[in-house]
Amino acid sequence: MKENFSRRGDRVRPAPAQPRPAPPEPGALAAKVRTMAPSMTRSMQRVAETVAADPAGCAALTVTGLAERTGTSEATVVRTARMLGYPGYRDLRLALAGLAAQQASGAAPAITTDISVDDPLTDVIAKLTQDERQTLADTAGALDISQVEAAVSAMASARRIDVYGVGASSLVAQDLAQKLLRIGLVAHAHADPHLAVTNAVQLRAGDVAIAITHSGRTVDVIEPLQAAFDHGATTVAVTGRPDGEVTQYADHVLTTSTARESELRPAAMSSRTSQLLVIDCLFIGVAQRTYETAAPALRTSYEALAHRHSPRDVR
Amino acid sequence: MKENFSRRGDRVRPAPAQPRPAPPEPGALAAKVRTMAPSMTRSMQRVAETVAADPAGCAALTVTGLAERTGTSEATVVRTARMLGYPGYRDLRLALAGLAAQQASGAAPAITTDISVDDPLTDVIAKLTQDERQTLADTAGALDISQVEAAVSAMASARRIDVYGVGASSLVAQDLAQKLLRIGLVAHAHADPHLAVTNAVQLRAGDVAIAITHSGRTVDVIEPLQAAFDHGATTVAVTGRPDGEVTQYADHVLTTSTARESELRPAAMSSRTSQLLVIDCLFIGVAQRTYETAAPALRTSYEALAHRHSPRDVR
DNA sequence: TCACAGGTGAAAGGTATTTTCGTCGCGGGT
DNA sequence: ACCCGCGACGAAAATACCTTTCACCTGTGA
Repeated sequence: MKENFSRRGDRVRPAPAQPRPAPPEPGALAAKVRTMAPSMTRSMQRVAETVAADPAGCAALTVTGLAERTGTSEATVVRTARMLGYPGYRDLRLALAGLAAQQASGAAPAITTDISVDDPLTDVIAKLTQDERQTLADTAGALDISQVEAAVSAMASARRIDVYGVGASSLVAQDLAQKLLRIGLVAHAHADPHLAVTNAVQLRAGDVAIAITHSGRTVDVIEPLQAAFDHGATTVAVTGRPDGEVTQYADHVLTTSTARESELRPAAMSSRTSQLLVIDCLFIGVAQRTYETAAPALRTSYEALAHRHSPRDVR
Repeated sequence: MKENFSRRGDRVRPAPAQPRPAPPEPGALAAKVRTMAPSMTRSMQRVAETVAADPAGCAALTVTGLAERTGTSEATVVRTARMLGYPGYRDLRLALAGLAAQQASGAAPAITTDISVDDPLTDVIAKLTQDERQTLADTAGALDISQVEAAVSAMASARRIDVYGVGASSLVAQDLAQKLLRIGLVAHAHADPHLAVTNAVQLRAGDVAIAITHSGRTVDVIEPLQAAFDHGATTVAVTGRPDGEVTQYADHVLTTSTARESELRPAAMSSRTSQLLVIDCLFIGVAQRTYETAAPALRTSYEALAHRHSPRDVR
């Protein structure tokens, strides 16, 4: 299926790129709901929320029952189940039963209230920690291993890797580029959209472009990715919206998790945690596959930094 | 049939005494099978045993499927489900799914080893996630609230905040500065040690300088902090070594946690996670204390970014 | 205001589950 | 040995449940 007639910029992402979009596991359901909710219609959101709020109760209901309880129709319930990655309601129900059993036995119901203005610092720390830990678990649970695998393979053998990210994501992009540089790969992070595009058009088949955007519709990041895509590079999207515009130009999509946010807890926080986990996975994967060169490179760069530390207390 | 002549000892237990004969719990299924097995017919025993041996597998089967797998009929399967205390097969199946999820999650905690070169990607993700979660818990547990409190107070009323970090820590420094800017504070991140020092000497009492260094002995970060300290600014150190040199010039010390590291997992990874949690706590704390100005500022900056996203799908 | 796109639910269409009912095998009595 | 009755068992009918289709309706942009 590789039709590398790179003559025109009209390369299109192959439609059946998601034969098995999501292996539906029970644990990460709440996360999935949060990830997909924005791209759902109102009725479907109602269903999804009901289901996430009371898995045990909903597992006991039939399609009709759940439709009634949410004030919607059976069709909508089935549609929601599909959106969450299950073949139909029956399977969602099974997963729900699993989830219910898990949280029944797994003690901690993990109820996190939102952070409010007058929370004492102790609570802030506790809630923040709890949330970030949850985000990590969710992200790991929702990660599509085959996509990671594919991205890692492409990166490991890439001539050059470009990473795009603006705003908070730019820090993540830089982090990834820094790490890749340290194991001897050619990687650049671009935060300036103009420079990003001008660099992107230099890419060709065998190169890799990675876009990092939580919303999935940050134009400053989509444009360079599209340019890279059109020029035949392998493209990867790290995004919280697997249905976002950015994925149109991505050969591989890595979904980051979305945590509930509030006024005091801006989007940047949990999405950043999620993104960092994903890029760390990419990094380790690449390091494994290029171990021959990566290991000595890591050692060298470590030693190069040693003299920048004050000499004493070298334990 | 003789009805209610209760005078003799032949009183009969009222028939509807067991409207709910058995509350079907998921966990005790195996036990229930053993209890009931003797009073079952051969075919039913086959079904019960199959079910107890492989809950996960059976949960995926329909009545017909399970009947086939056990070499029996659908009716027998349903009868078995009844015998085990469920209203029908559907409910048994639900319980099975729950049981499967339970024992799946119970079997999980087998990840303590280090990441090695030949770990499959699945393990890498699991280990990485586990480690980062542990790091978060450790950091939160080790954080000295009074120090956080003090740092937050100083920051909230600061005329200006400078943040120093080089290498991986520079990204953390930038993250903090970015966030503080978004709530209307005057904050700068310095990665260039020369510029950092030249800026540090401009600070005075009422200003805040924050140094971020995992090792606690990164000279490029210590020098500007010392300069700020000498000029009367309030200084904060975010470090993994509370006994490190950097703390000599720090009014407040926030300790980050250190996870075990290995060749494939460079220091930057878990220390970064830890540092980010700490600065997030600082940020939220400051945002709370400056809520009057922070809230509208956050809203404004959010709106300012809206047009940088592609317009569609604004739900 | 109109045309249109897309969400939504009623009802038709299938599939899975439950019930019914007749057969068959087994043990005990004649 | 044969017959009788009891209960296990499964095929198929009956039902409940799930899925799909399609027309309506609502909100949106010209």
